[in-house]
Amino acid sequence: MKTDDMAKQRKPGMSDAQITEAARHFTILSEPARLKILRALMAGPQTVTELVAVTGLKQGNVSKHLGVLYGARFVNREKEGNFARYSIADADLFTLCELMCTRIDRDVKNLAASLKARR
Amino acid sequence: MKTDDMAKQRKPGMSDAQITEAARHFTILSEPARLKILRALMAGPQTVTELVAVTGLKQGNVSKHLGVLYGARFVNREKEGNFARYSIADADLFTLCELMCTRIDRDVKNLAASLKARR
DNA sequence: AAACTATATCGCGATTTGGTAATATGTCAA
DNA sequence: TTGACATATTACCAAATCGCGATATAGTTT
Repeated sequence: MKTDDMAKQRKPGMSDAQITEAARHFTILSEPARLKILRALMAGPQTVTELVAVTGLKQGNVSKHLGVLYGARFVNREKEGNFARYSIADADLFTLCELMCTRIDRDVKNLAASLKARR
Repeated sequence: MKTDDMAKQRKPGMSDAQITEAARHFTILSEPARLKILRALMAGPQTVTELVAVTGLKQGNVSKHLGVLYGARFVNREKEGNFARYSIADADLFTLCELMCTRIDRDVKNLAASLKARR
């Protein structure tokens, strides 16, 4: 098959399987509680107890959320004696969150501007 | 206040309000059906009927999802007579999805590699 | 006006998931 | 071993939401 033929019938960038996986991962970032945990971890590695103190969430809750985050490799787990120290797994998380936040900020500004122009 | 003092007690990058909003927006990207619609739109603007044909979803369903996407300004709406033509609102969507997909691919490779090394 | 088409919305059943309390597992220290 | 502590797991309830069918709204055509 020639390259321009490929360009014409070029398949969508994501397969159905990739879409399913992407959706699953976005789901994990769709919980305020988990984002709060991630925000705390962005200041550096933390134990569960520390995260409970910082976030105000209950222990079982934090543990469950960390399990979810760990299952998707968003965080690393490091057992130290009696404790478990969690940390952000990769820098993509920062990028994802920053991108989403700047998007939101931009929309807010656009909305405010259009409201102002409408009078 | 000096800059290094600011570094020490530097506040988390996202406020609670920003976290809530970010979570809400991630939620919108957490549905396979919505991602399928977005994937279709990445090939160019489409009417609801066209999206129904491409995605295989029911009309009411597509309309509802488009409403959600439009509410978060992920897509634009353009009424043309009897039709409504939707389009991707900004390029950040591509970046977000690509970033997530490359993250997933990388994890899969890492997992495969560690499995291989473990025998 | 009536019929047709495209899109949006409503109500419902079913599934999923977060928070909580209680409990289990595992580790260290005396 | 026993007790104390950190973490993980379980069972349960409540809230959110997806898909579906039916219907409502709005624009176009005859």
